Amino acid sequence: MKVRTRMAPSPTGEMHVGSLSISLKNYAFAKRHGGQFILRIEDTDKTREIENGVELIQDILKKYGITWDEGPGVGGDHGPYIQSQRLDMYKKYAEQLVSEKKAYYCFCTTERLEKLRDSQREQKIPPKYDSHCKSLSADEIKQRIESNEPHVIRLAVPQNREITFTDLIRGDISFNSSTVDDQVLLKSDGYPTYHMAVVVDDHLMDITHIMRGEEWISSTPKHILLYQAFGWELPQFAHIPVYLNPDGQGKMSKRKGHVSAQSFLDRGYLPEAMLNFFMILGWAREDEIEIMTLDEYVKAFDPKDVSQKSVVFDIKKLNWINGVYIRKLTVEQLLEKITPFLPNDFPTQKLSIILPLIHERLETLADIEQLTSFFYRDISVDTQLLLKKSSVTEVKQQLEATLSVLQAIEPKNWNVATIEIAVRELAEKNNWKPGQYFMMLRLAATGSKATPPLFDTLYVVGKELMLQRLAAALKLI
RNA sequence: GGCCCCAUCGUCUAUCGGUUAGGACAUCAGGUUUUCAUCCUGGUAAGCGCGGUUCGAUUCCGCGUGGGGUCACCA
Repeated sequence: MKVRTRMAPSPTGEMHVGSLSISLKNYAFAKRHGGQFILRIEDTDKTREIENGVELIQDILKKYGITWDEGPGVGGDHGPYIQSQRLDMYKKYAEQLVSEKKAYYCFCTTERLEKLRDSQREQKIPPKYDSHCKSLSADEIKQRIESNEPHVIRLAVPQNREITFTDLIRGDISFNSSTVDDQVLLKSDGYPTYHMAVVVDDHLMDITHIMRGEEWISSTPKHILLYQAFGWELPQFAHIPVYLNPDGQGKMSKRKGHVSAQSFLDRGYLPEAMLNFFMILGWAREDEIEIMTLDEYVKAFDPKDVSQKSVVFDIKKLNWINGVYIRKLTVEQLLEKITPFLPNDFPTQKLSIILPLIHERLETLADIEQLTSFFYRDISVDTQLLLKKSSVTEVKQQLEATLSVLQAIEPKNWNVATIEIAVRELAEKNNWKPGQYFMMLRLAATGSKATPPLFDTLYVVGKELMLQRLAAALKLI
């Protein structure tokens, strides 16, 4: 069978990492079976749509390296791929259901519906439409439509029917149709609802496998009822578990941190690392190897192996993966990727010397600022730490001696090897404990306890500034 | 609250009735290193509770508990 999957986001803002993760799975499954991955834009809510929403979706998918075979920007045989351009189809299908008595016109106002729901809640019964307009006479309907009274089309849901579908991840799931609302199919503004549009489009676009978030499980019976009303063949369903907040409390939400796919790129995560993280979160390969390429993933991914439980979005693991991917980069690649993260005051002429020194220390690209700031910004030295492992007299002596030894190095000989020889000789001659002396020097030179190797660090700071800092430290004690 | 889904170390997972319950991240300890990081070695740490089924249950079934999702003219 020819596999066709799709991602159907709505252009209402930046894409959530959960949506991106689901896109990846749809992409991988289609590719694995030599099928197509389709991108469709669900812009049926005019009130929530944002201006550049469609571009935002395409951009973010491209940034993460997920390509689509049909959809906006690439075309295809099943277009248009933007729902607002398919309005006449939904209308036609909705009216077809009305004529077959499987759907009906409804003139209820928002106020009446709200009142109804309120009273139902008060009585502690589940809020549900009361089918008020289901039994209107043909004459009345005709007359009210002709007088331009706002109306919607609702699905006439049959009572007490068992609806069962097989979820690729969870197996059989059943609902009783009596718990399903007479869903609105066509809104009063002529736009379809999500439920109407997905079913019509997934059918018309020959989608074979619907992989979507777990939050859609409870609307699946609505969709199945629609497929049945039309007499269409059901696609396969796979409901992917949702991501939980890092604290494990509830669906990953804006309130508890960053959720947009873009925000992770902005904070220095590599797209490849993000993708790899999505791969292994809630899914494990047979050999349990966790670092893999997109290609390897495509070869191994099967939705039926996806975890059935919602999973915590574990930032610690993400950080580790990101570090692994950064370390795999060549210095040239790193240089290119890290450029947007350089602080304004970064001495770019020193970048190629500094980069190798911090390469394996980067967890995200954005770490570069705090890992390198002492190279080019004013430092503050903690006197306590300076004197932590030795006496004032000895530290003073060490600083003075180091100062004069470094001073003596010709500017043209200022390089790592010369500095190292000079400083090591000095330490040996005076019998200073390397641990104490080198740490003291590191602190005086950078203000930091953690730096790249000492002599490289001294070299990069530069002779002039180095001498200034040692002299300043001397004054402190 | 109704309906639906789920339940192994802190986190993500392996186990498809019989295992010293394995791995990864995190964490801790040690080694390498002048610090940090990398790298290497080792440790701590788990099958929610109660009933069944079975010679035997983490594994199968039921109930309870806990977590999650969902109840719009939003997707």
